[in-house]
Amino acid sequence: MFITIDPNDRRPIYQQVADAIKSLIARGELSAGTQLPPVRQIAADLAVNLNTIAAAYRELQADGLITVKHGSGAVVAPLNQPQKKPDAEELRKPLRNALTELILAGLPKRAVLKIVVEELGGLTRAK
Amino acid sequence: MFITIDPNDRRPIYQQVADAIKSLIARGELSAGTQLPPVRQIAADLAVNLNTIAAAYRELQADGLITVKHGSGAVVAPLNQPQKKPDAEELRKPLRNALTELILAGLPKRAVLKIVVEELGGLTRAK
Amino acid sequence: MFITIDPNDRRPIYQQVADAIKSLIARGELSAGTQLPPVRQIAADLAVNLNTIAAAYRELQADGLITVKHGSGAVVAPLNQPQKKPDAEELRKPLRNALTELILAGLPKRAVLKIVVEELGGLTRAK
Amino acid sequence: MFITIDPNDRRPIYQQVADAIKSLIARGELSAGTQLPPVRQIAADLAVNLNTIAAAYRELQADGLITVKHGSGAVVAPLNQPQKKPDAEELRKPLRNALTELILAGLPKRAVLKIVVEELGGLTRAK
DNA sequence: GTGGTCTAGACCACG
DNA sequence: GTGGTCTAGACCACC
Repeated sequence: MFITIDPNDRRPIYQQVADAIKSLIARGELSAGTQLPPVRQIAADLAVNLNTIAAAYRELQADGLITVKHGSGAVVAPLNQPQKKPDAEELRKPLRNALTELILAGLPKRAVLKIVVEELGGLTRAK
Repeated sequence: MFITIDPNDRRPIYQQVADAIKSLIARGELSAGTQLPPVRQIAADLAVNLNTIAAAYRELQADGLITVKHGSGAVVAPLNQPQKKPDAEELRKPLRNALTELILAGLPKRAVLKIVVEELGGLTRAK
Repeated sequence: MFITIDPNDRRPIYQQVADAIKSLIARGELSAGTQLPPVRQIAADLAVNLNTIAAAYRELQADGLITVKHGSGAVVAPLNQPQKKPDAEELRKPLRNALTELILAGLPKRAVLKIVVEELGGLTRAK
Repeated sequence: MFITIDPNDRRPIYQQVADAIKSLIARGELSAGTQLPPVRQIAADLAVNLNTIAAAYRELQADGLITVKHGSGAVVAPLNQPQKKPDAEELRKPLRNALTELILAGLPKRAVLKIVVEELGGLTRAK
């Protein structure tokens, strides 16, 4: 469980932690059924407040990515079934914004697509 | 200039406005040299405070996407030259997060790639 | 943390505050890792609005001179690595204007150079 | 009389024009007694509003650098006698700010001093 | 007319 | 308790 937080990142810490765990799940490094470390341990490792990690877990639970069994920690949930159609605006918006930033940074489309393929290559949790 | 703000969106309003304008620029609907609407007009249209839109313009100017001529309005700046290498973590991270969300939503890689290509198709401001 | 604002100064207050803090950092009176005072405290000390100081902090963060940890305060960031070449016009222009003012005030070059050396002597945050 | 205005420069246009003329005077390219171009001509050359140039001339006059003879244009005034002591805070402040920016940009003191000497070399109007 | 700054005061997000 | 955002409304600087 290697998670790092970047003080220069504009996202709040709890969000960075949640995103990092999401990334680990999507890459298959944390598979369904795996026990997540206790909140206290992550908090200690990252030297951040306990509530911050709790907020991250809360977000993961709200997304249905983990199930928290009171008293016995959290475990990674099985893969989501696609509930939302791929046309859902709320699904596309973050992607569109990310792509827009790259284009406005001056990258040609081919370079952007190349990056997408590279990044997608590391994500194993697809059907 | 159709911009909408979504109260359910977690991003602050000024950020939503800035992103919307970035999107318009990236799509070529606002081309270099085009005059942007006055801050007051956008504020009135969206029924938000003048300062909120001013904050959006401030961000756009900081990103070098518009040039604000005090006294006359703001105009879209010419396309950025790529200054950062496509390997820059800070450039890839938002994209990685967006892709991760789609994968965790249960979409197969092929569907994700299809969405990317679709979205990228609309962005014209590339070489 | 002694900061004063000068109503006769044409720069906006938030800029004066930002510049004052930059000066403190450059002099080594605020070293990397040091916690900055809360926005509210500086605002109270200077008898200005909270938002004005917040704008100063925003500028300092944009310049990479401080890192703002939402919820805990702001701390001085480590020294920037030189990213821009010393030939950059945008870097030289403010200096050129300042020197021009001194020359036009009737000071001989030697006196100007003397002042430069004096001022530079106080700035400790250099290699 | 080559003057250029930079839309990305944060200073207002009238200030850029005034600074440019100050620079020409300090470099000796405009010597005492020289007739300045009519406001209308500069305005036309730079494609800016006439009032903008008038504001620049007003600032130059306030600084005692030009004398405006009603109806017969403006001429460069003779060199100022040093009226203010070189310790005057208001004289040093702009210089200090410029030096601070360079130091915070990561330049070592020697490099800063080198730039100062280079820039000072072009300024001829000293005793 | 344009954008920029500032105030007073409220509410929210974060740790 | 920290900074961030937003509002309503005022005044200023610039063109």
